[in-house]
Amino acid sequence: MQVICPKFYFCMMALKKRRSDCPISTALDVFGDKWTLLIIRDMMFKGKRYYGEFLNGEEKIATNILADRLMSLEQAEIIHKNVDPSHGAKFIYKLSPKGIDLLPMLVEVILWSAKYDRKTAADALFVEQALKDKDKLLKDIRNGLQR
Amino acid sequence: MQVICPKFYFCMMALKKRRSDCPISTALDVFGDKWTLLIIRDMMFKGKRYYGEFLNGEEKIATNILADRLMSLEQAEIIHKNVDPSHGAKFIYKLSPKGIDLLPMLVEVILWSAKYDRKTAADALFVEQALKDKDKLLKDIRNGLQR
DNA sequence: TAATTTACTTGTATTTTGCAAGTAAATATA
DNA sequence: TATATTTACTTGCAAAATACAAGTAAATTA
Repeated sequence: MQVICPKFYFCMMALKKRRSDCPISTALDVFGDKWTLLIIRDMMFKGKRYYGEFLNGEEKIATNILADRLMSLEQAEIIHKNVDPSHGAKFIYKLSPKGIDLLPMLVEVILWSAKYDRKTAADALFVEQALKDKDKLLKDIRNGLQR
Repeated sequence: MQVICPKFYFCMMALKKRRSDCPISTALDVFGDKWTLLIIRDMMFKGKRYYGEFLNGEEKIATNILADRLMSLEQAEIIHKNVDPSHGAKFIYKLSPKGIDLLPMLVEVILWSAKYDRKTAADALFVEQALKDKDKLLKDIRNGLQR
């Protein structure tokens, strides 16, 4: 999307009609594409925080798509963007509570792929723990994210 | 996608490179778009089974997109397509076990929207039950889907 | 002070999506 | 039996999104 004036971006977004009020539909309006959840995955499970880190993920997202998705994630308040205090040229992207709350969904996605995708790279120990005590796993990951 | 020869569609799909072996990435290769999960939602929670029913959902999917997504869902073995025994001109689409196993993920999506989307149409009773006894809710919905 | 790093923006080609219209087979109606 | 209707699509085209390459500006490092 071409943002002519950032100040009115929120306004534009507000006007951009949601397809319906269905909870699944409105969620897909935010992350229903091939890239958004991969950025969230990188923050959630791989500890990535910088633009360059996302850019160098193994799926090789294009730089303009990355910039677009980071902006829409920030707009949706799923992530927050701040100047890196120890390096003024860098921005740190981190999950908001709303973003962290996507964890249970992502865990279910992982479990589904682990069950049906023969070539999945899902971590066996992760899957085992999720099947044995999901609440504990979720809590452990959340604790790691707070910091 | 333009399918020149349906017999070789599977072959084409096999060649179509997955972006990575990450379980989230491969899942998004299948349902990472604005429409696929809405079709699954219609089958899962609204009991829809016919092409025309999906077409008339409130989000108004385009007919060519619907045809494309039904084909890719069938290819992914998330749904099965059969002639309607009581009406030879109609096809019945139904979820496979693999499709039904997307239920936990969809419930998490609903809960996330219910928590953060002020205008969500998520059913309050559904949300309440999911928060109180998720396993029971999942089991109940699965029972309703078996038949 | 110059080179490098970081986080982008811009331009363009390709692909996907959205919309309208058309079609073919099966079924329902006259 | 002939005609109309329903169902599940396909086709064509315009618009939007995506991918890729190149360029840029601010901050940092050498």
